[in-house]
Amino acid sequence: MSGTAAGTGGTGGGRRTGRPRSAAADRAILHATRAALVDLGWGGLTMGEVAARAGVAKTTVYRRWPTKSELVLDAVAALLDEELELPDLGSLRADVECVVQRFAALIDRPEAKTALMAVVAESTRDAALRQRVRQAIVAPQKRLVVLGRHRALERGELTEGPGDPGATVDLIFDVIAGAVIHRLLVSGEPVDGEWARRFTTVLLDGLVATASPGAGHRPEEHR
Amino acid sequence: MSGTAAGTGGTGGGRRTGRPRSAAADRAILHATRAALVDLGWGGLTMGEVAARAGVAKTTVYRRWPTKSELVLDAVAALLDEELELPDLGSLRADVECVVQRFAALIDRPEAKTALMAVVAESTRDAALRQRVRQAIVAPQKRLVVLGRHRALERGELTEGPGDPGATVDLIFDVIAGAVIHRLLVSGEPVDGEWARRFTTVLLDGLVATASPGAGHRPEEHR
Amino acid sequence: MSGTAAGTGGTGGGRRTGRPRSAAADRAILHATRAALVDLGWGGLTMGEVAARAGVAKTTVYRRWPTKSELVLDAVAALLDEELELPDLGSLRADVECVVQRFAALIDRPEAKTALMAVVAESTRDAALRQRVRQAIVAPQKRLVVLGRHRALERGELTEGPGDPGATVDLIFDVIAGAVIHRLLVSGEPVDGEWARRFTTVLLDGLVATASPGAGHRPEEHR
Amino acid sequence: MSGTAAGTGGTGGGRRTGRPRSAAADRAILHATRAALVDLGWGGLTMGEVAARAGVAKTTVYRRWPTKSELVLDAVAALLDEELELPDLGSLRADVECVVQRFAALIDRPEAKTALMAVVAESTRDAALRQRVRQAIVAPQKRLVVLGRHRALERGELTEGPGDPGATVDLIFDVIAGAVIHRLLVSGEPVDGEWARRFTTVLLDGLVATASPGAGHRPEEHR
DNA sequence: ATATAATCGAGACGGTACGTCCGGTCTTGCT
DNA sequence: AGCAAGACCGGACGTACCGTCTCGATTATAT
Repeated sequence: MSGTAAGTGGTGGGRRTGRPRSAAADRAILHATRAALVDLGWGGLTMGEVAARAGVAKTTVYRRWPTKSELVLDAVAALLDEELELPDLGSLRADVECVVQRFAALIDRPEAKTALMAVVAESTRDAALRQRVRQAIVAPQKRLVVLGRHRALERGELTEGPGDPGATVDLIFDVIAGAVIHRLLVSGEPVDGEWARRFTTVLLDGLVATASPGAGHRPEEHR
Repeated sequence: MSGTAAGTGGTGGGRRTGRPRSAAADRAILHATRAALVDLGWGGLTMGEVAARAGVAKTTVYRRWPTKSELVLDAVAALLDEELELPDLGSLRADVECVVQRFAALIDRPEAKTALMAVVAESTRDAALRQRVRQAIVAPQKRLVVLGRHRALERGELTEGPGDPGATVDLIFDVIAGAVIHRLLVSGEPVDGEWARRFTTVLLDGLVATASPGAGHRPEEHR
Repeated sequence: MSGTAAGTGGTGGGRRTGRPRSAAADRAILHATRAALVDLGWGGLTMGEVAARAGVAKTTVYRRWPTKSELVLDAVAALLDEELELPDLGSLRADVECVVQRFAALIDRPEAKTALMAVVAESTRDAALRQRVRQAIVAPQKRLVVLGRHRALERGELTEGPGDPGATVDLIFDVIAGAVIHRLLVSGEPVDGEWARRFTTVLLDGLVATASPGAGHRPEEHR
Repeated sequence: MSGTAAGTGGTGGGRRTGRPRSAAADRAILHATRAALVDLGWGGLTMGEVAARAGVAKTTVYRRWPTKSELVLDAVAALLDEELELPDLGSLRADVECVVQRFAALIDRPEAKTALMAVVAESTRDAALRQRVRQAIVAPQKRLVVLGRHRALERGELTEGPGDPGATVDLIFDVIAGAVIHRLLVSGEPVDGEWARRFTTVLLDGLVATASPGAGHRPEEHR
């Protein structure tokens, strides 16, 4: 669970009496939100439409999520919230390729694509929303990078290196996530095995080694 | 000139009768759009508001740009349309760092940030818009990568390498642009000299060399 | 009460859930409509203007009256809806003169004049509207004719005569109302006591008797 | 010809030079106006629509008729402008019945109905328009009454009677025209031979004679 | 058992913006 | 000059959602 502030239970600690909020409504609303996003896109999504699809009154939606951004954020977060396992494939190269493909698969779903970018766009003007995006979406994904790096360090494929380890992880995540997102959403090209392999090579070995004399074979040496 | 389909003259070759469209109106509208974007953001941007700021009737805006997306796209494209010069700094490393910083400076302006992401979000549901985004915004930037690579090849810092050169340029652009965008808009951290240097190192030398024993000095060897 | 279909409560018997419609809004809207009609005329009357004057949202007006015609109809009907009493003046001649003057006074008000004709004009293309005009405006006035005729029959000034009594009442009403309306709105002349007297003479005694040898004195005989 | 101010020739005396106005355009515009009135009604009638139907530019319409009212007025006047002949049927009664039926036939055409009432409605707020309505539409019709009266005087069916003859004609016309219009447009019933006969009886003989003991035979005495 | 209290559905409410249409005016180039 | 074409400003159109509110009707827990 991404455990956001909204949702069943409302104000949290307080209330003891009265009719409790329906957990079924929560689920129906989030589900309806994702479905509506696919059909209508961010701009076409309305609170009223969500309520109608969820078979719920508009007030019931507003009681839980005061804004469209927060609603969509939670709807998408729930989507990315599956257990993020990273199978140990034995080598840093294989692990990276796997992360790339998984992340691409995650993003490249109709209900995630639009929603993610729209929430990011919205977050450029709303600090609180930006904070929640990082917490609910970015952080969980970043754990995969931390995990992969940890394994590589244990295997001896990488060393601690100089400087702040956190900054290094951040950098790597920016590169991986950024490249995948840009490829998919801006360039509009698929992230297939071929691209994942070539990207991984550049990331691990660098542009110089990759596109230099004798570079073509280097990748094979690692297999 | 980004020379998009919209704007004065309409369909281009065609019309020769009737009162011609005012070129001044075009300029006023695009300027008003950028100003309104900064003040109000994508969601708050209104065709009516743009018209009012431009001192123009709403119909005059709609006659030229039928949708908000197209209007904003052209407004932003005009913004990114300054002559993109890449000074020859003597080394691939310096050139890359320069491109990174320039691109970051371009993106990290209030009128560009929100608009870009919103247009990208919108383009996930509109193939025609996606096409125009690539044409008007992505393609010009990509030329810098082509130019830098050309210089590096001449200097002997890179070789042609195997495979399609176009694919290679695409990959590199996805990595650079993606990382910068992700850093700025998702991670919400600044792209300063320090980050640009570290990113460039990873890109050129690879993660393994960078974060391995003795990696810290490698960059110096290239200078 | 003319009790038209529109107004508070909607379809009448039906709805029992949701927030009930405000009766105050109904009154404010109808009042604003009449006021706006006087100031702006039919052509200048705007749903938005009515809403603004009534201190009400445009949607609140549309929710009750979907078209300008229906709104104006109800506004005018309410105006003509005062209790229509016909004092017994003792003779058919006096009664007719009274009805003529009353009807003229009713029509010859700024808020009624334009509205009535405009609604009639509109009704030439809209059967449903025509039906409502007859129900809400014509029928009540016609009762005066029925009443006057009834008294004259009791006094022995008239007899049942041949043919359908309904058709006779209709004919008389067409003559009285038509003449008054035509005098006021088309000829543009006032309906004063003099005219009412002369019209009544023609109606009761006929053109031949009125404009024939010795006709000039006949009216006096009835006084 | 109803000879209104508008139409070909424009400012009247003045202009000598330049391209003369096209008479064909005048005809096309008036014809298009009538056609559009039938199809769309007063409210739906548009200067632009008229221009389009007439195959003429909007400016060409405005150059001749500055307002919708004046355009429609002329279009309708042209319609009622046929030579108004009143065949001498030998008796006042037959003449009146004939006038009633003719007038009803004139009014009861789709292109005349709506237009007439709409112009009248508009004229309640526009003195100049009211003046032109009387000149172009009312006056010609009134001549029939004058003519019929003249014949009846010659035949000895009527005498000059007391008072102003003009006022008498006005009164008679208000009664005839008003009754027919009211019957057709407000009551929504047809003006057939039966109604014309009954109306004529009331008009000539009066209500008292018509609906009194022995009244039923009176009409026959005049035949 | 019965209050108490919050939730639920429904839908009206005051607003704001939408994208379209028309009214009238004005350029522009052709006749 | 007139004319066709069509852009221009302004303003109303009727609709859609917004987020809030008032209802009556349900459910829970807390007496």
